[in-house]
Amino acid sequence: MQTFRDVCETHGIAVTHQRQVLYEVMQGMDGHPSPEEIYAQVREKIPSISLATVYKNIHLFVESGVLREVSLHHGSQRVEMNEREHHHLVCSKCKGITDIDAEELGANDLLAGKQLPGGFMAQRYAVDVIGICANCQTA
Amino acid sequence: MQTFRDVCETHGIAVTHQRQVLYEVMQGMDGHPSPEEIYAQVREKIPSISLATVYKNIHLFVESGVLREVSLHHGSQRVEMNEREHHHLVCSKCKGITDIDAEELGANDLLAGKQLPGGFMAQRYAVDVIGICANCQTA
DNA sequence: ATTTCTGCAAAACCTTTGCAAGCCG
DNA sequence: CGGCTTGCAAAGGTTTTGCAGAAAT
Repeated sequence: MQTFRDVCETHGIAVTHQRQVLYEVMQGMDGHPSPEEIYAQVREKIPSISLATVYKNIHLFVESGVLREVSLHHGSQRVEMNEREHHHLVCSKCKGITDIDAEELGANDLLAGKQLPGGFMAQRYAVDVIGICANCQTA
Repeated sequence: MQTFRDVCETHGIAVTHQRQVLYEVMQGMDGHPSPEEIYAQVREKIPSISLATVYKNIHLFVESGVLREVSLHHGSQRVEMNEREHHHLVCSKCKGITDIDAEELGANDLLAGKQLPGGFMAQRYAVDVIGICANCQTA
């Protein structure tokens, strides 16, 4: 059983009341909440908390590894015309995206004859390989 | 060799000058451009085009299948605390996200001993299975 | 005591919308 | 012609920033 103080110590961040409540609220929400949804929950325990504080701490939690972002591309829309079956190498530093052929990645037939839970009807799948690109490794 | 008129006919959309130039510009940009980047390029050929037109046509192209979005989650940020190794089922209609254990999906060891192009240093990978959730199938 | 954090308000994005004029079929 | 599309301007939603006071180590 790990307390919030332990979590903060492990990740090298300071303990504040707001952070503790944020952390507890997020643990109680399963799924993939947005900052606004988290804000709404936290407000019930700290009515005076500000949305900016929620954003700042989500950032901090993500940077220090307490939380993970569902997608690294929630900034602005990106589109592509590449017709080949392919996946993406995504740099977690610069957010750059490079294509990699499905065959080269060896990610084939992930869905072949598979029954997915909840009656989900799969159409395709997309693999993001997340890491550090050559450029950012040098820097 | 498929002309732009063919593309429009195939996808059931009307031909306009703006759309044609948009299409050609996007074909000439490889990678994963944002609406602003596309706008900047198109402006060189149609200086009077408006950013709203670019957005409206990107939407239309995505809906009709001319283009594909790199991520279905460019709306607002989503975070998660799920510690288990897992991937996501993403509904292309309602954008809902459901977790699926990596083991259940059978997407294991995708990176085992693999050399990725361009010296990319992989840390982890995330699979999005894209399709229609049970709810949206009914509706 | 010093550094970091919070709350507020304003600003900065990114994207959508309503509308009048113009174009497509 | 009738309906869809464009460009403009304004609005909407999300996220970031600067700063003064408060809290943490």
